[in-house]
Amino acid sequence: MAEYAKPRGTADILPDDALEWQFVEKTAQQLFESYQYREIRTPIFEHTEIFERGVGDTTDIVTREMYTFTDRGGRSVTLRPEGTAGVARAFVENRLYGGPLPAKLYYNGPMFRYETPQAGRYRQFYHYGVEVIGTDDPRSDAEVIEVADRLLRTMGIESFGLELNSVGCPVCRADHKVRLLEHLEPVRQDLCTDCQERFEKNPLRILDCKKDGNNPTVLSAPTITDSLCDSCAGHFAAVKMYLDAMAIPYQVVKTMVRGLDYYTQTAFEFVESSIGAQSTILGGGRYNGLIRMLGGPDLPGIGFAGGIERLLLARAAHGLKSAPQNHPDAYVIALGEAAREASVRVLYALRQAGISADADYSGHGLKAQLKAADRVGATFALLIGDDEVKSGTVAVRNMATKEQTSVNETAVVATIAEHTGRQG
RNA sequence: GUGGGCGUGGCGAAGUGGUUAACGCACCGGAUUGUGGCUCCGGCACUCGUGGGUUCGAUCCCCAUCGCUCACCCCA
Repeated sequence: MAEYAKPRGTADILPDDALEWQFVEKTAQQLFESYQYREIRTPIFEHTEIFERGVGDTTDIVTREMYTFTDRGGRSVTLRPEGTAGVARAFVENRLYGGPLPAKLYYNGPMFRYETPQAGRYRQFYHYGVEVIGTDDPRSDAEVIEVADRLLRTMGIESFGLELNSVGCPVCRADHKVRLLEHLEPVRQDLCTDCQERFEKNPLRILDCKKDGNNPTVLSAPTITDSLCDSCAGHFAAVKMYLDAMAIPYQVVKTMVRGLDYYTQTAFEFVESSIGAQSTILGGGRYNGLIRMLGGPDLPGIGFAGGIERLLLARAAHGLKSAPQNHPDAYVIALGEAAREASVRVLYALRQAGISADADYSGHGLKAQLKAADRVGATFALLIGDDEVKSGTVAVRNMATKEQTSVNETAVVATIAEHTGRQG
């Protein structure tokens, strides 16, 4: 039993798993850059008010899920629970609005939320995401959704569904809220305790409550989607038109609400049923008031974030694996004291030449060392014993064919390079 | 925060109220001298998560506690 264990909800990404992570991170980076997004890296912690204001101080994230602490200077800081607020802060603080707009940014990194862990949910988890700040053209909504769609497909995920909705702007949302509450007031007492609370805080959620979702009055309640102002309705129609133009399938889900206050108009989720109850593999939407709320100009924005762990779960569920680990071209085996110095020389020369090489430091017998060479998948085993030391040679053994030749030490690098074609 | 399942050697996994707790994998060593992947032989458990309790006696029974895991809520 290990005496020390990692904190709840965190994970060690071990070398075998890291191969998959590298694949996902590299693939995402290449894709984003081909769409002309540029990377931005922001701090992993921010002043707490960034999230309180940006994400919204009534949201679950802010009210019960943040890792917040007071630093030695007495400031309240918080480990970022999501990426957009920090990017927005950086956009404003560094006056990126003075540059070409829209700014197209992408990021990748750890996020933190104090939640009870379960499949696809962790306290430290990783997001990749993009933000387009400075345009509210519905073509940018469609582009962001298309990037997300392409990303998942590039990762080998094909079985997801795209759920789409518009949650309106502050104007139509306020208008809708009044009508919704009027509609629900008569049955208010009949709703579940969760929904009683949602009544004031977030009435939109009542519409897709699992318990009350079948209540006739709830079912007949006006949805935000059907209550959009002309401007928002037009925007939503245009987004759908552009998605159709790219033949991206989607399903309008009128009850879908996203959990962060900054969302306006377009909201979307990519859902993958193979990864457990937490089936949202990627989510995003438009946030037209956020930049201004954080002290910047009144610029609109849209973006998405996806969870790497959930993507990996989906890949695993579909049996997808990236390339296996690389094996050394040469594995140096020394037998006896006298051979050790020569083995160091040979290993150094190989690496100097850019050849992937490793050596056995076990001091075990030849048999065990050859076994080790086999285990790491070495192409060649280089044997150095008393005989080789005396003659200044190295026995070069092809592990696959078992052919073994004696090569002068000075010619070892050339011999290996020739056979592997990997000389640097 | 709430509920279900689980916690046996590095990993996977049996098991019983009572002398030495299966097995598989991995690992280490050996099967003629300096030669691998197969086979054979051998080796490898100071607390059966932790702390109490019941009992003549508990890894198996009870309580507590910690941890893991799945689900609710919500989200990526």
